[in-house]
Amino acid sequence: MTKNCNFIEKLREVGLRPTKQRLNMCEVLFNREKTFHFTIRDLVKLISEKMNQKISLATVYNTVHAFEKKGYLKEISIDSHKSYFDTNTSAHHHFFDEDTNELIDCDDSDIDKINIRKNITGKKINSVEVLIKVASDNQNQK
Amino acid sequence: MTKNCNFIEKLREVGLRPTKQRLNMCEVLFNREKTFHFTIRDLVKLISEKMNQKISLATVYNTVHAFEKKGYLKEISIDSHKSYFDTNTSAHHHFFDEDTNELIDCDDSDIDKINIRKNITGKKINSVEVLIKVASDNQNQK
DNA sequence: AAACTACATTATAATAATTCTAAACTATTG
DNA sequence: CAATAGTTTAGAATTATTATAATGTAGTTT
Repeated sequence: MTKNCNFIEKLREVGLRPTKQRLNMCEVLFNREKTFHFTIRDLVKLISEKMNQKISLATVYNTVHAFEKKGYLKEISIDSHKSYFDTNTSAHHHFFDEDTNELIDCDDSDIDKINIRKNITGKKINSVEVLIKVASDNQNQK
Repeated sequence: MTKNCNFIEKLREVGLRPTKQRLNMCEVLFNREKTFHFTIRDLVKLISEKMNQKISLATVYNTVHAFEKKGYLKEISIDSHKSYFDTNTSAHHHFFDEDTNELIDCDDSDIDKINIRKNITGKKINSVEVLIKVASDNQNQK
């Protein structure tokens, strides 16, 4: 149960009460060796089918957005039909495999640091994200 | 009417019949000095309110997607709620102004060429896109 | 230039993704 | 252990997008 205690603390830090549903979400999201990329559907499916726990769509949306706002999740938008969340909230870039619809983190060593030479007057840069779409060599993607 | 003739030819090249609705769309999209960033809603609004021409949502969706498939428009996805199209279909990057919801093209000179050191085995790179989110210096964005 | 055919447009319905609502429930505080 | 403030939920509402099928139109044939 030490694991659970971590999640309880994590939720408190974020200002959320540790409810059963939120603890189940934490279990799926943060109890991993690697970071995790998922859609809202993926998450609901994992909790209801793999964990056999009931959770409503509304709770998943609410809690994911709460985590996002507090910086515990990051949204990665591929196109208007594909939106993912990432448990890796550090500044980093992505490969997107169009064959498998899989999102893959770039290591810092995979890509040179992005150097932006222009400034928009009066504006500061909030984020710089690179998305590299890849697909199988022998088939032509859209 | 020479302008119109260009659009007729352009549509033919793309394999689309030059109908009144499509010519109106071309007028809004391609009769510009600079490239243009827009949402589906923007486009409908411009045609119906500014041009005072009737067009159905379905036609706009169909034709925008036809242009996109043929490479005359490019989709730029900001987040799950904001999807733009760009009449500049060359490989280039973007600034997104979170204050004004405005998408701004990067010139090649604004940003160093992206150098990717890693290859995903058996995959080829289809696109590399950088999105730089900016916002006013003195207010804290979400 | 009438008639034919294949493609387009449209209003509307269908689907999908997300947000809202209000009633029932639960964690925390005193 | 009662009060209360926050949470969950089913279902309704909203929004974005796609499908449908009837009507309309461009391009071709005669």
